[in-house]
Amino acid sequence: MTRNDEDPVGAGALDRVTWALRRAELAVQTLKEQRLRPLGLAASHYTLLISVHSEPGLTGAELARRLNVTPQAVASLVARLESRGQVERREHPRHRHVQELHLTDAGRAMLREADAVIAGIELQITGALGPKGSAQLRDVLDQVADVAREA
Amino acid sequence: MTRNDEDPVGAGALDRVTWALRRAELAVQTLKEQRLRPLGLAASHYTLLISVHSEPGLTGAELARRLNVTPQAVASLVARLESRGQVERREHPRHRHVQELHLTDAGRAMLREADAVIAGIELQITGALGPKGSAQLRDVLDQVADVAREA
DNA sequence: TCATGGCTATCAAGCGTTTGACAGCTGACC
DNA sequence: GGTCAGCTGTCAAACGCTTGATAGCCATGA
Repeated sequence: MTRNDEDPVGAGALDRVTWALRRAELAVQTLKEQRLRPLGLAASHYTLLISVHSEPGLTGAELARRLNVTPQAVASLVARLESRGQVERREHPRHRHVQELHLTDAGRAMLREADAVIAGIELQITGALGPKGSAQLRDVLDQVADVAREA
Repeated sequence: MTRNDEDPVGAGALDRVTWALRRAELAVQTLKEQRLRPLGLAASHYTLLISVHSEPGLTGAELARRLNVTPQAVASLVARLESRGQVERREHPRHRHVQELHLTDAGRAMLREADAVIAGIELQITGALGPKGSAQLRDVLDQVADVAREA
């Protein structure tokens, strides 16, 4: 009674790839949030820290594009992390009122801890999938992202 | 300069499976939102409609657990869809102040349209991956979700 | 030289969600 | 029969993000 074969609506909707994708991402994100909480860090904070770490000197607007959020959202996160002394805003050499983002020593230390947590989660997943399966999954996911983006 | 091989923090962080998962899910979700907008429907609305369709008589609290959100969020969505006449709240036979959720005819019609859109997106992805690759991806994603959930 | 376009950051308002707390009802255990 | 745990739904407040609009600065071209 939970399935109506005469009605094409939702036929196999729960078996769709996009549905499985949503469930997996949600579960992983929830796990990250749980494990990061003891450090006093939200997943979005970690994302910002590692983004700034991998591309120092990023501006707020550019970072917003990387993370697919609005500049205001980034500004809000930066303000919080700055008040904790984990991120600092420096003046851009050319554009005066543009601010480059950099990690402080405290920020790097925090990132080190947080990244260990995330790496642990990654290890759990890759451990279950095997190195070959993991690499394959990564490639397929990138393919999915490309298809969705240019569709 | 964007990569510091001496510092283990974030080594290959951008190549992680969980990162690729996030990117893919974000791209797909964004695409859904774009394609659903012309119908005047948000992705969360569609999710609620198809959930109620596949399991009629669901209560708000139970639906909240299915979707990994709070009961208030569900109540908010239901209130909106109810005001549009797409969902109705019936009294539970046993528990009087518990409400079962059901789709109206208008709701089913809307779902039919929306589901065609989603099915189209699914087809684009499975088309790029092939039937075998799609099924395989689905299985691996479910495996990832399981690992993350019971970790 | 000056004007225009494009980028930056920021303010204000609105929406949706979560968190915390509450009251009502049912079912099971004592 | 009475009590307590567990569920339901709802209210109030706080948080985070988006949308819309504004101001400042640099670069290109007339």
